[in-house]
Amino acid sequence: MLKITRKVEYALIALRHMQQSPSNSVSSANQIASQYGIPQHLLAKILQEMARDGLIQAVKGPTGGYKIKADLKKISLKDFFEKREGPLGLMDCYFNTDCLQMKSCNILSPIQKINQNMRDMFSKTTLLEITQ
Amino acid sequence: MLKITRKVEYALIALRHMQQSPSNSVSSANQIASQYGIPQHLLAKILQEMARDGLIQAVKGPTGGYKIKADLKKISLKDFFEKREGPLGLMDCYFNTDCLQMKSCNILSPIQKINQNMRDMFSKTTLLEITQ
DNA sequence: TTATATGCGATTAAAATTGTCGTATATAGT
DNA sequence: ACTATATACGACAATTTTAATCGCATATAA
Repeated sequence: MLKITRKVEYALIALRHMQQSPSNSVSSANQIASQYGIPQHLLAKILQEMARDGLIQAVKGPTGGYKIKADLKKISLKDFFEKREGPLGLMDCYFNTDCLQMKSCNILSPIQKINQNMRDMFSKTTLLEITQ
Repeated sequence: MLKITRKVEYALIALRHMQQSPSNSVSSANQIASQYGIPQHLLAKILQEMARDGLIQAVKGPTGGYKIKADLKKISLKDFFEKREGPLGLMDCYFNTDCLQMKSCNILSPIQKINQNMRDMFSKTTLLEITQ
């Protein structure tokens, strides 16, 4: 409950690793995976997703790997989370309009306030703060 | 991701319902379940748990049901969540000492800060604020 | 040419969540 | 005393979500 997923956790670990590596050096998925005990194929896929998103840059071939591409201080944790795992909210009400309890649900508005607080919090934190 | 569970959602709905009912009146599990479209047996179990915790009081027999027992403004959302679903944290690191990545994990301390923010946030909100 | 990377979809496995069933006990109303 | 309706609770099953694996393709440095 109220946990981030492994995929996001792995993504953050990899990002931090790259962030702290010499600039212009690349890190391969296997390097990172074995160093932190992350399943290799899984990490590879995660890195590929981040590359597609323009967060990191891929270099193919042997001696290849990934390096940071985006400006991490311009990306909020909220945007990062939502890009990886979809909308961020305590409940699905906000995104699923087909909730059958909608009409009778009595906790919608109180939950919305908390939700907004959470979103604000994650909006204020940048990826750089996590990875540097 | 970062969602509360249905069980917690149902618990909050039921609490709010009881909170807004005339004092000294009781609400049965079936009443509440059918009003909000919650599976009856499931809600019954949740209410039983809350009764065990002293949050609400059970009245047996026909015309029986549950009513608020505890002082909801003295109970934080954090305590409520943790009582229902266990420790609240973005990752399991804090409670599981057996994380194999522990020694090499590089995001522990940045995550801890966010975690603390989340816990603070839910510590400051009382159950009363949600249910009244 | 070979070894080592990334790229990507399909599939499987595992875990967590959600919901159901059966049975027991209490008690108000008749 | 009997019945209907309520809570109490453990075991189980279904569903959903998350996590991990597999296979094959492409790129490229040595």
